[in-house]
Amino acid sequence: MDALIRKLEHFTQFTDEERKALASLSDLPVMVSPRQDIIREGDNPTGVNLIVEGYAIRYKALSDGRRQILGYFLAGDICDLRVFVLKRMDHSIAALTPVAVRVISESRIMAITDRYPRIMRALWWATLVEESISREWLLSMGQRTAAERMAHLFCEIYHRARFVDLVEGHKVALPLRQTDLAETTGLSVVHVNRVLQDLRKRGLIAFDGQVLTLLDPDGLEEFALFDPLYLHMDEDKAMITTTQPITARAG
Amino acid sequence: MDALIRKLEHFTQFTDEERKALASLSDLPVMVSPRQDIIREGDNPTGVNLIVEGYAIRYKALSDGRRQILGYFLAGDICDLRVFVLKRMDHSIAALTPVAVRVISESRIMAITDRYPRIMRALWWATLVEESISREWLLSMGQRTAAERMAHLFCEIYHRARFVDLVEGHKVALPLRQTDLAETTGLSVVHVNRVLQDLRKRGLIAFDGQVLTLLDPDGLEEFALFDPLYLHMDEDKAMITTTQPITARAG
DNA sequence: AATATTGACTAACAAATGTGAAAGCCGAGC
DNA sequence: GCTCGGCTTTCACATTTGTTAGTCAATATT
Repeated sequence: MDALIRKLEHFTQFTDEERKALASLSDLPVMVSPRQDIIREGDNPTGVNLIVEGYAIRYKALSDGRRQILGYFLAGDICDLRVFVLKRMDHSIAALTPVAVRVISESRIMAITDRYPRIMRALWWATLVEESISREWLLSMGQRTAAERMAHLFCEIYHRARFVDLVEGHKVALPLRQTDLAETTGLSVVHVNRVLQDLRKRGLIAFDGQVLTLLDPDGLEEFALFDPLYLHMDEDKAMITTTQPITARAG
Repeated sequence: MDALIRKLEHFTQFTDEERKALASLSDLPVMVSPRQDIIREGDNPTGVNLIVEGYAIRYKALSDGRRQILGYFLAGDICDLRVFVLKRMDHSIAALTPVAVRVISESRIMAITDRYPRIMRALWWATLVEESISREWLLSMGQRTAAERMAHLFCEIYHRARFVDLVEGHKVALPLRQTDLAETTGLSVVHVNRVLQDLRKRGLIAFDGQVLTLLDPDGLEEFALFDPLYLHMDEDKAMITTTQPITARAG
């Protein structure tokens, strides 16, 4: 739960009461083993899942089996508030690594967001950031080269992990295989391997299948044409704490 | 406004009063010429735009100019309800063809959705469908071949146009250039040209830059691995009108 | 200890896609 | 009817990426 609060506080400041309400949102965490589905396409889930630990993915498959990863969930991410409107899941969610999730019922969410509008807004914000990320991915897939795309993915994971205190000394735990990276970037495994070697040769990263190290964060971001704006962090807070009137922002 | 109501009624049935409320949402339409931005990245818009006629696009660019189209707006589509939470646009919206838009202020939207929850839900639904579409695009970009991707795009536009009565005899007005298709599919113009010829040779489509004709809709959908489920049409209504109890849907 | 299994990495070749430039087409305006 | 400019189409070639198949090291299984 900590991670959720930490993440949302990049958007807004909570009162102690709100923090307590967030902390009481769900029951005990459930463990999910790697590669296991959490929600499957076609399901009609009755609650949302909060990732407490590990990496989960959103993915979608073609009828002939080709599979595309659509996004990553880290600790503190919530899957699918949207579930309350759409009837059927149009994609699946699965654990990538061992994952701990907490299930939160629809009624629980409703009760708390009704009572604390700020929490409601913060959850909305989180959902919209996720959308923004998927737009950036679309840009990546269409316009970035394979290496830029991979680099960009690493930048994103690194930044998002940092927001929930999962980074230490430019290192993030990232226990995944090259086939996962292939399904993420739309490349073949062989090419993923080539691209990784390229990034290593350039001195930008180290990655051994367990830990990702950004050897040269600035260089990597430049190479990836990474602009963190799309993560919408500290945006609202920045607005509130600014001492400039609106006119100062015109331009 | 008609188109909006027609679209939303694929999700739910409105009362006459609700229909009137929707019809009174906005002021007179404004014309935007082709290729002109409607909202630019970095802006903080104060209302939403309803497309009344023509095609608009959502797009995003890299700092070096490479540009990716992220989605299409047809008549009846609303750009960016999310604007109420996020401060800054992380992408742009532009007219692709001559476009008529109606601007709806935040307060107007709020007033009506507060009063008519069903309208609120319907607008939410439209937003979520848009999201679902961008997930499908991600799948397309990552896993479908160039030709499949193009075919899938045509299927999507065709279906969406049909929902707002823009299709006649397997034909849709689609006045766009091959460079537009290139920016949509992440291909070069030359390759777009090759792919179009391929689809024509297969007898699936005719396209002259003004009108798209599906010569063999079923064949095209099969070729594109198109599954309309992701458009979430008639989903809610289907649920309501079904005479079967929930248990009948299990398994 | 012997034997699978899994995942990373290589290699050689094939297919898909991009590039730059030229040629053709066609409607708008003269 | 001519001309210009914007698109489309073609061409020849370069580059990127995929495929198939193998090796190797580490790890799990028997």
